[in-house]
Amino acid sequence: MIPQALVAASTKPLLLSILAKREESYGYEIIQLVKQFSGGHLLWSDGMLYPVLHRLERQGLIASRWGVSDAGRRRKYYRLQPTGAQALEREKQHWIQVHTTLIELWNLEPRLT
Amino acid sequence: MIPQALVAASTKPLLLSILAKREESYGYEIIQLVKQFSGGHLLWSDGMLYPVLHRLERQGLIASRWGVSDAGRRRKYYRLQPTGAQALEREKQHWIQVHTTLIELWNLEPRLT
DNA sequence: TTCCATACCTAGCGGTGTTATGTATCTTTT
DNA sequence: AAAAGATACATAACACCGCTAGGTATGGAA
Repeated sequence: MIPQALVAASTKPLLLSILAKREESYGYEIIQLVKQFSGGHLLWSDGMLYPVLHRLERQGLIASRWGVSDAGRRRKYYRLQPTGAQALEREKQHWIQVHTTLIELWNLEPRLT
Repeated sequence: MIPQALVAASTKPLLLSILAKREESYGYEIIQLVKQFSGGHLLWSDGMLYPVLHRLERQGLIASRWGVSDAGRRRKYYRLQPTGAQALEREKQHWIQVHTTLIELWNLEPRLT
């Protein structure tokens, strides 16, 4: 089980990254995508994700629209906004900064950038 | 300014890593070491660090002893315990798992291990 | 008809950093 | 000698955020 603090730290960059890749997605799909991209290590709960989506939308980083699936289910599609793309770049930089520090302490090769 | 969640996620692994490297250290020095290792990106406050040290000691991951510096100041030296070394290994694995996921989403080369 | 997957939402709780404040001593500056 | 800064520890109120649990609704499969 991945520590809560690490989940918290990766939630925003992961979510923004996925929307940057997919142009548009919705809650239920995002949960599955995170599971796939993480190789099953990250299992997001919907109770965690939806408040995050609402928060990021309130902050203007993402935008939503209601839609309907082929099966007739209502879905809320989210799309990355320009502000969100900028926020993602900052998140990347911060992550790399911390990661580089850890790699140095762990004596691993910092050849990631 | 690095996001609070990222600071929270890296605090424990950073602290354990430093104690794994130095064998023994104390609060004030740890703050300086983190600043150095991070290239000035991570600036820990003492109000954040001391509760963390107490918590990790309460969990048995580190142990402390009171000592005195050459200048005559009292210091509380901390040392990594076997349990703490194990915890550090788990932290490393979890970090790598999340990092690998992000790298993949960012289309960066995952040649970090 | 029953069950599972899909699809959204909210509330209370616990963990963790931030900010502010307090105490004490040694060193440097004025 | 006094003031200021660095050293060195500690705690408390506050805010943020995921976790757990619970709620609502519908389509497809057994």
